[in-house]
Amino acid sequence: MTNDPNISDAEWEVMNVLWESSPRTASEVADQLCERMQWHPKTVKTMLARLVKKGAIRFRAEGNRYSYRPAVSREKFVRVESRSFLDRVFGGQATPMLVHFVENGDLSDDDLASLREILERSGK
Amino acid sequence: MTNDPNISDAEWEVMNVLWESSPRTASEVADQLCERMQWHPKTVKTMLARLVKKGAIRFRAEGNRYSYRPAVSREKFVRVESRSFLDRVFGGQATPMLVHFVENGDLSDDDLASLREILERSGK
DNA sequence: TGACACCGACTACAACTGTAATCATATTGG
DNA sequence: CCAATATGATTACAGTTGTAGTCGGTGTCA
Repeated sequence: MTNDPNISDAEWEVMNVLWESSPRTASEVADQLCERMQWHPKTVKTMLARLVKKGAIRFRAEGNRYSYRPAVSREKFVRVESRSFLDRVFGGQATPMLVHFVENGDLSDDDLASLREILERSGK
Repeated sequence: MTNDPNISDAEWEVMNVLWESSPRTASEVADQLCERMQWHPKTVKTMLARLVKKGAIRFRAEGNRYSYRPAVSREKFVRVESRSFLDRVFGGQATPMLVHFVENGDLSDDDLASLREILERSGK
């Protein structure tokens, strides 16, 4: 039903917490994010409310408070975001993007090694 | 001097036109974008004005109209955007990101081939 | 039992975005 | 020369985002 909702940078952080482990209450999520980012607990509440409205997460009343969980898979969001990044920044062309990442020192030696391995396997 | 300005998705499209070839007058840019996207010429003007204010492009009066050119290199923007994408979507980890692209059919056979080649070279 | 801490609901508010419209002026085809 | 047109400048306006604050109810520790 839900056509993939658009979520903002800050909202991604919240989703990441919930994808990591859920369900979680608002304050559990807030604890994580007040530490990782320097967010005010109220800010986290706002994010949760907005994500609910967007249909990206769901909640259930658990006693007198709510527990939240993702309503959409991380994979789906990742796919959409990756596509849009590739299109916007590299005109949809994967090779230049790969060159960029490889040449920009974003890849450690380990990264390079595992990447070779993946290519072997997926190769032919 | 200029701390890298933040530009929005739509503004990227404008920058792409100017990085492709510049200087260009407002209407030249508009022509491109009215075609590629379905933008109103006025919308393009607004974008140009905003990008000037942000310091991402510069203009010079050419007779009675302006000609625009980038003020910041594409490479710089690409680096910033790529970093932020990697952090936000893949927690800063390049390998999972590449795995995603490899496994998601975003890479053509040619892309895969050049990726192997890039890895050859960069490896040792 | 009373002050306080917490919860979820609702409100605030400025900056940024997408998407133009209006205005004053300069240029131009007729 | 003058009306139509194109230009840059300014303004509009709603939706999104980041970043909270307020309000009314409830559970809690002293």
